[in-house]
Amino acid sequence: MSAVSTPEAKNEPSRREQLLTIAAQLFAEKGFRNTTVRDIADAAGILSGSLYHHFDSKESMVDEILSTFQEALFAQYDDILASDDNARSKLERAVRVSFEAIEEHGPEVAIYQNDADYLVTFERFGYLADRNTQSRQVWLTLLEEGVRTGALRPDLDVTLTYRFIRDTVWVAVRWYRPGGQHDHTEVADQYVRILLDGISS
Amino acid sequence: MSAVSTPEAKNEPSRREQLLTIAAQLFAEKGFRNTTVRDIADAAGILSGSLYHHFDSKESMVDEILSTFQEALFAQYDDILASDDNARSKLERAVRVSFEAIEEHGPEVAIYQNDADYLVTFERFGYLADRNTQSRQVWLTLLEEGVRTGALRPDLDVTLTYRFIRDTVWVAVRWYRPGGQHDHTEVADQYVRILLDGISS
DNA sequence: GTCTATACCCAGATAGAC
DNA sequence: GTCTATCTGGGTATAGAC
Repeated sequence: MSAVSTPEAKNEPSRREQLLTIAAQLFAEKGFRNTTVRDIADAAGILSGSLYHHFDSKESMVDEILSTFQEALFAQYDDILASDDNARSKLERAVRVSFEAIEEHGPEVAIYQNDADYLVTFERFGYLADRNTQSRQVWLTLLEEGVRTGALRPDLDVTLTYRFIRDTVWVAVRWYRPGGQHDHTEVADQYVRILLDGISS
Repeated sequence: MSAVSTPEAKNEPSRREQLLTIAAQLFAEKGFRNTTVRDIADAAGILSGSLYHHFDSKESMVDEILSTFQEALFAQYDDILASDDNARSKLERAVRVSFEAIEEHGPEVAIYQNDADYLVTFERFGYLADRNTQSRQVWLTLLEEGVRTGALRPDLDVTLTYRFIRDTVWVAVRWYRPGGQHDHTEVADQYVRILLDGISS
């Protein structure tokens, strides 16, 4: 009964966290709506009813998964915006942070990419729309600063560019696999190079 | 009873085609698995049982939608590969053809993007995996020709570049809306420009 | 070509025993 | 913290009347 024997004190994930990790993998693989509570319970080696001892619904599970992840991610963006690097460096850092998120939180990124449109239709997931707006602001700020300071082409359509960056960065979660041929820093390097300098000779 | 009075002879879509158009829109919006046959029937103004007079399953519907679309798309890629344009032009044309497909066959592209991973797990959709390989070949051929002829950077990682192009082009189906601020040719122009020359000044 | 009626399955969730 | 047992709703698909 000593505090030292609790999972947290031993730096082990709590049962709750274990279940969320399992659920996140399944949601990412099969989609939120196509993952059943029985799928999650099976993967955890328990019965579906037992899940409801830990969470009051499937929605609560995905909610906790996404909100926890986004809090950490946006803290990193805020750091970048607040830094006094030049525009090009900030843009590079933002790209790198995103690829790092894919490396370290692949399931969370995949769930957001695949299921946010659906989840946003429920009130409790309204924060996903807010985060979306916030993300747009981050990238637009960086791009506009780049144009203003002369680091980026003056004729750049920042809105369209924002979409291209956002899409290409996050959609990499579909093919990027940790431990594969390229690690996430290499992928980020290559992407930054294409984005800034293009592919032509 | 004269042939002239059939829908096809009047260039009107047959009932079957009408139903496929309705289904494609719903599949694209909500995903294949999350669209019910009742959704489709409701949108068509009939009851779900009546759909089975036209199609023997929901799978048959999406099968017909995807295979028809892909046949037309890959015929265009074949044209490009067979042409004697230079490497840069071919690459540009391939990008343009893809954005045009998003303009004219948005639902089909969206279904492929969202549901192909799931559908390929069934034998009858094995052709989707073949088309995927074929598409990869098209882009790799174009990129390798570009590097070989000196149009593209000699140090280019063509595999990674292929993924970036594929992802960014097709994921545009998530935000591109016909009749919006930019038409598909403008989007293609901007994308080609970023891809080839980058965004830096 | 559409409707009525229905079979059958599997989803999310709950109550209470252990 | 997990299990047993079960409710309720909604999914695909079918048979046969109109």
